[in-house]
Amino acid sequence: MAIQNHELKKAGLKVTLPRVKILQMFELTDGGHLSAEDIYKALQDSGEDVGLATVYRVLTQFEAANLIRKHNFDGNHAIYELASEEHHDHMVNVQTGDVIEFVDPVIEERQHQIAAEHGYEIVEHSLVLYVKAKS
Amino acid sequence: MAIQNHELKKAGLKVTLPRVKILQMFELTDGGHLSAEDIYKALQDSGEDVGLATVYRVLTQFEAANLIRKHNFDGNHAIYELASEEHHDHMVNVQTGDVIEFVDPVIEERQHQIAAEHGYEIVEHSLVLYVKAKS
DNA sequence: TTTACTGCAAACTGTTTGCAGTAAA
DNA sequence: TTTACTGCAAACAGTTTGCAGTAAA
Repeated sequence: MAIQNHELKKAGLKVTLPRVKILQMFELTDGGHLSAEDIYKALQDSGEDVGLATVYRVLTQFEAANLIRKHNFDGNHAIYELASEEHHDHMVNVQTGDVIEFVDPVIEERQHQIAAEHGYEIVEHSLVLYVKAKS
Repeated sequence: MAIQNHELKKAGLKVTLPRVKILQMFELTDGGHLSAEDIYKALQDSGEDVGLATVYRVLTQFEAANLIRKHNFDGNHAIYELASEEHHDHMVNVQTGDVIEFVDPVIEERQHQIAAEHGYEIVEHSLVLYVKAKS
């Protein structure tokens, strides 16, 4: 039994084909930034008969279980990625759609300072750089 | 004739009631961060008979004319604000929905450096801190 | 055998579009 | 008078939900 199955059980989820396949997909996909449609189509292509509604349900459950995280890089559709322990931000190549991850301690630090200066504490944050190849 | 009318004409847009009212609304609303629904409802409340589709069309045109900017703070609905000359980022109070603007030169600087380090240049960026009152 | 999970189709939300009528220039 | 603009209703994309059947435990 693979590692993923433990994760599913730990989250109180039955080990079913759609869940295992979707979890694998995040691990095997280069970059690991996928939309519900991406996953649905890939499952279809590999001959699995999984409904789009199930994909959405599984993604929602995975997110609730902190297995994955959800991002809204544009207003149209959500992108999911495996929840890594360490936080990171994203760069989206607007020409190719590629997503690059990065972390910058200086920025992280400043963010907390700024929130504090206004009397707040950060619950969460989202930093996305939309970039293109240098011209 | 008010200032706004010049702005509309400059953008090649006829000076119509919906457009004037909506532009005013951004200027008069405290904070000036509004969704299409916000605007639609406020117009209704003030007795103006403007359709929701028109609100969306006007917002799209205003954005194209660089009069306003569009943000996706959550995945559900877009928020618009008057386009100020100087760029700024946003803090969203998750408890109240309030939007606070801020600028930080250190963060701005680091962002460009990071993009450059990866061989990119920044087209645009989005930084949102989701905050709550300090506990 | 029990209960969670699934696929399907229908519902929903935010947004866009076609069209015939209306108003700005 | 010409042409852009508007309201309405219908269409759309992404996502969610009710339900009867299916499979994991």
